[in-house]
Amino acid sequence: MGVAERKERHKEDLKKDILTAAKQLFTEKGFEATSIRAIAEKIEYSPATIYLYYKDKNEIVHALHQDGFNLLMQHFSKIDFSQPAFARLIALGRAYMQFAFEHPDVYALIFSMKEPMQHVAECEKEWHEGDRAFSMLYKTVEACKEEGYFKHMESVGLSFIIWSTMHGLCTLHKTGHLEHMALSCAEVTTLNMDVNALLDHNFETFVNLLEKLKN
Amino acid sequence: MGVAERKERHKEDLKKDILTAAKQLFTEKGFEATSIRAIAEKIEYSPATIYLYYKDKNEIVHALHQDGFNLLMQHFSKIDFSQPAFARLIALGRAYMQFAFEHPDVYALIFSMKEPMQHVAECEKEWHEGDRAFSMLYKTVEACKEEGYFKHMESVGLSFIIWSTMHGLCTLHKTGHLEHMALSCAEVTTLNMDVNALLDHNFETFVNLLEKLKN
DNA sequence: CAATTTACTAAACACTGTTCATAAAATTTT
DNA sequence: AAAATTTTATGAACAGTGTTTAGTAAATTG
Repeated sequence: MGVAERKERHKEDLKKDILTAAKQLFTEKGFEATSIRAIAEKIEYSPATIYLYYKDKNEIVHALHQDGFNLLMQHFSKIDFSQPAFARLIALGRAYMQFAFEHPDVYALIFSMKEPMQHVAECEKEWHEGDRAFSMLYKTVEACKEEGYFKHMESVGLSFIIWSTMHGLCTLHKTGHLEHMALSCAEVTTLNMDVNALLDHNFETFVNLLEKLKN
Repeated sequence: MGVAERKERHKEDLKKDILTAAKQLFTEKGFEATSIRAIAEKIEYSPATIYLYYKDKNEIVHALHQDGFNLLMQHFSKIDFSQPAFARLIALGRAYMQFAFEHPDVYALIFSMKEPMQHVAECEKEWHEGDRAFSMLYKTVEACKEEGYFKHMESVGLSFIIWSTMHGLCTLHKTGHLEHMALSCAEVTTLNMDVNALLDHNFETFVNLLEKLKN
């Protein structure tokens, strides 16, 4: 039946429309400030209609969570993979930071919210997107070892530490903690840097630190 | 006038009562789930009364922000400062983690929320608590240098990197990202660890990394 | 004792996520 | 083609949120 198919397609379309509207509003106004009513208004349907396509707001968040990870992987795919492993690792870090600041709400959604992760845990179904992203980091770390880096260091733990450092740096920047320190903290103001310079400086310090772990 | 003083004291008392009620509810039910109405009910006043003592919810959050930092410093003060600098740095890291998991809501309040930091920035008045905490880390890093650690590394940048790593580790744990990886990610499950073991392992890996930066 | 200031609150406003009975459209059956 | 049925969409309501305002009760002052 072609008719049933067309209807099914139409339903799928509306599901996607809700998602794109939600995504747009999330990145415009932020996650907390986006209401179901606002999403409904954007797609010109009633708020109740949203609930015919998504169980609740968390399910919408979860759908965007998936999208967000695909976007992150897309950012990673721009990296030149013919580089040596260590240069690749640094490029990965830079791409991560770039992603965090180009898509702050998407970043917050996939890395700073607990709700979508709870959804993943409850769903019990695998979460390839997240695993693939970590796997990418892990394999790069392993490859670095063949270049003489990180000898006698456990790769999973080190991968987590690198991820944590990047995540910490990005989040402390976005909450304004870095900015405060750059402006007010006596120990930091001696460097005479603005927030972005401080962020770059910190990243460079991290690169410098990792470089010392060769041989 | 003794009367005016007593009244003033009574007013200050009520301000503190609001704060302790808010603190209790925040740690019980979490920040988002705590309403002005609930705080009002706990102190047996009307919701509108709260607004006679605090401009809005953010001002309450800011007051707790200050308290939270004092609590953190209190945790730090338990550290044995007669230890060598590097051991002190590790102890500082452990105390930080302990604080993050003993007081998850306070931690989120002071390190993961942007609202109280905006308040600090708008107030223009100095924020000694935060500066002192960072200063402590910075001075310990500097002291480590005299023990042969972190040679030719810029101390402010390194301090931020260490803070970022700890912050990243704590937040990724609390969002459930660590837990997911420990359960589902092929590269991680080979370690056969539960979440807490993985967290400890990651911290140990970090300590191991820092130890390699001697001489 | 009356006037005034201070302390407090009930009620309302404009929101939020979510549910449910009802209405409208589309499809299937008669 | 008309009637019955299923699918799709919604208005209105529920219980909650932060916040403002107008008005009341209590305490202080003249």
